[in-house]
Amino acid sequence: MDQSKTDRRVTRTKTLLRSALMSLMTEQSYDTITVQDILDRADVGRSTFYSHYRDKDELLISGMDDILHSLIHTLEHPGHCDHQKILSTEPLFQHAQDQFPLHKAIMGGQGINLMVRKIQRHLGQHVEDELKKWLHGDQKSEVPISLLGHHVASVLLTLLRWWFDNNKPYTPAKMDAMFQKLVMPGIIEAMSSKN
Amino acid sequence: MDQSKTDRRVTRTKTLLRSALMSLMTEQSYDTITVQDILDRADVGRSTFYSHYRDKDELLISGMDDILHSLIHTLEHPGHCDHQKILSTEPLFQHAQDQFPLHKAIMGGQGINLMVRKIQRHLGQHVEDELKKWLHGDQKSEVPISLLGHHVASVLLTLLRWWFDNNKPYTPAKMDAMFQKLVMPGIIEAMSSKN
DNA sequence: TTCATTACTGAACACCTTGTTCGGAAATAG
DNA sequence: CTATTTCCGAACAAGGTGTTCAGTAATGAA
Repeated sequence: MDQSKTDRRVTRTKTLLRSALMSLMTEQSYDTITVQDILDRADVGRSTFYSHYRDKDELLISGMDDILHSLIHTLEHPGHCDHQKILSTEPLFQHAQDQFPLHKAIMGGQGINLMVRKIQRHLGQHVEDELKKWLHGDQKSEVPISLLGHHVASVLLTLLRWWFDNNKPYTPAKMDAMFQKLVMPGIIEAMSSKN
Repeated sequence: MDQSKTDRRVTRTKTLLRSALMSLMTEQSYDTITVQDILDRADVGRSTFYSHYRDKDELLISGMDDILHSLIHTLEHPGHCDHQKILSTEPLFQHAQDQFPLHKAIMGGQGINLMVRKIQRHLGQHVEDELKKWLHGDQKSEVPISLLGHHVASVLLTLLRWWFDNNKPYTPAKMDAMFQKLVMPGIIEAMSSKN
């Protein structure tokens, strides 16, 4: 059996809760949202909530994992592969544009620290892996690779945040161009200095 | 009269509260500190607290302004002026090392969003002003200057955070060198492209 | 010293949020 | 038809916030 009716009922309840949170997040800052707010909008009982999630953060994380995965997927499978780039960020900006309110809730303004850090970790790890491929054999970078990963991820998120907070004044393509201009020369400099 | 005894009494109370908060912050995350914790450590009455500050955040900000100012001062008056740099960050890393527990409480780990953003704004503005001096007359940068300010400030704070979270594996001088390597090539590239 | 003023105290309070418990209702399984 | 599972929602304890107010202590001014 694929899924029993009971299972589907649980799934539906969880979905209701997740959607309620997402919808609330596009209206107000995450910290100000109370469990009762979520319950009211989802029309779900209090004890039901706590039987599924330990607290608000766990609900957030469970809901965000979808977005995070599709985001990571976007990064790891860019349409065209340009070997001059560690990261093709255009799809990411595009993705962010398509789901503007939610992305802005996570990244812009106050943002959600929990999520930003999680995304930053994933992103940083991904970049780190990419960079290791660039290092041929015994070549050594002067700046530790793990720091480079952090750095690149941080720059990208800074650009994203700035983009949101200034109401997307440039196209995704243009933002990607800026990103490459800002980050690539530094990376090359940092990696090629000590060989 | 410089300051009446009454004034000094008020100042002393405020100082007690600020010190209590600072001391608590080196022990636990800011969010988990309650007003009562501060009151107990400062040995100050509840109503006294609320007659001076609206809430915990206001106390934090009032206390942090000192640190922020000394930080800004460190940046704006570096020992030796190197015109190849927008920012001499070595003194800043030094400053952070001297007051490790407090800086780590603000920047490392969970950090304090409120403070990080405030520092980032100041820093960004400062860099922006510096960069404007670099632009001769009608020269135009392809990447907006305000974004460059954000970017540089963000990179610096990322390095700081990484430094803290990894238990200061390098000297301040070495950290400054990395910062310059990572950020300067990108800045030059971004500013010289369209003239 | 005396008296008014100003600052501090701390208990009591109303209010809100969190997370738990539990008896009963509703849906599903077999 | 009856177990089983899920959901409901009221009630609860615990803990935090910010206010109020009568009383105490320190200061200022005569």
